[in-house]
Amino acid sequence: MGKPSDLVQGTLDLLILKTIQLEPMHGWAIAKRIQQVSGEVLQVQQGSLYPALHRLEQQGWIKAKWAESETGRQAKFYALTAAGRGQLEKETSNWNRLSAAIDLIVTEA
Amino acid sequence: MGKPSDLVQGTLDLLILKTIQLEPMHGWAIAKRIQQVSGEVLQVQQGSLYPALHRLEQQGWIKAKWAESETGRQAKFYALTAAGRGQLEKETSNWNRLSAAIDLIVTEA
DNA sequence: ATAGTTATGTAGACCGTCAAGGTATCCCGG
DNA sequence: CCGGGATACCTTGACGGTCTACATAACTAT
Repeated sequence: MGKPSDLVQGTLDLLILKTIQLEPMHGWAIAKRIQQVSGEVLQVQQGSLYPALHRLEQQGWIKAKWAESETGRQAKFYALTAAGRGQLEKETSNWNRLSAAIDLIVTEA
Repeated sequence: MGKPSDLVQGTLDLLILKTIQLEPMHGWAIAKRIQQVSGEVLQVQQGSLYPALHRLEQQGWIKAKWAESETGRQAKFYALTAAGRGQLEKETSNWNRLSAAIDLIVTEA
């Protein structure tokens, strides 16, 4: 599938924050959801996912709570904090700014 | 200006290839042009630029030739090779694929 | 003289991603 | 009962691109 690169460097935080914006989710579900919504284009490796989650938690942007998953198992559910909502806004506008700038170059006469 | 990050990781090769698609350019001019066309959003540091140029040359996607710049000085002009044109196409479609996928996540209900 | 611009380059640090491995539980089929 | 696959968590080490900072040189203008 995604041979060249499964992710665009530096966008995983944004993708995670956005994904749990509506409702708290556990890591495994976050990865599945990103893949599904992106039409299987974005592949989130576990070696990228869990470090990112811990990073975000340490920054105070998300907060973890153990609970029962849909399948009846214990799982760590992550929820956006107030600071996380602010961060999501920042990263969203930054992404829009940069991707628009790149598109200016790429879609050129 | 670009406080959080001046570049999106992994897109510099694409930006360079695209920039010299029309006419060969020297490194300094490539950086200036990317910044200008992007509306000063994308900042290309020399510490990113020159390694990238050498990388691309080593891959056989661009070819260097010393010539006189607009200001009358010696400068290394880089031109796209045939392989480079192919690579440009690949990287362009890959960027479109990935950025579209990210936008699917970001611009969500 | 000296400061700024053009133009190239390198060294070292940083940091996010990836490949690969590990643990444990649960369910299903054979 | 046993094995494989899915769910769910995690870590380690390598890799690679970007950034900060530094270094050089020539030309220009004050």
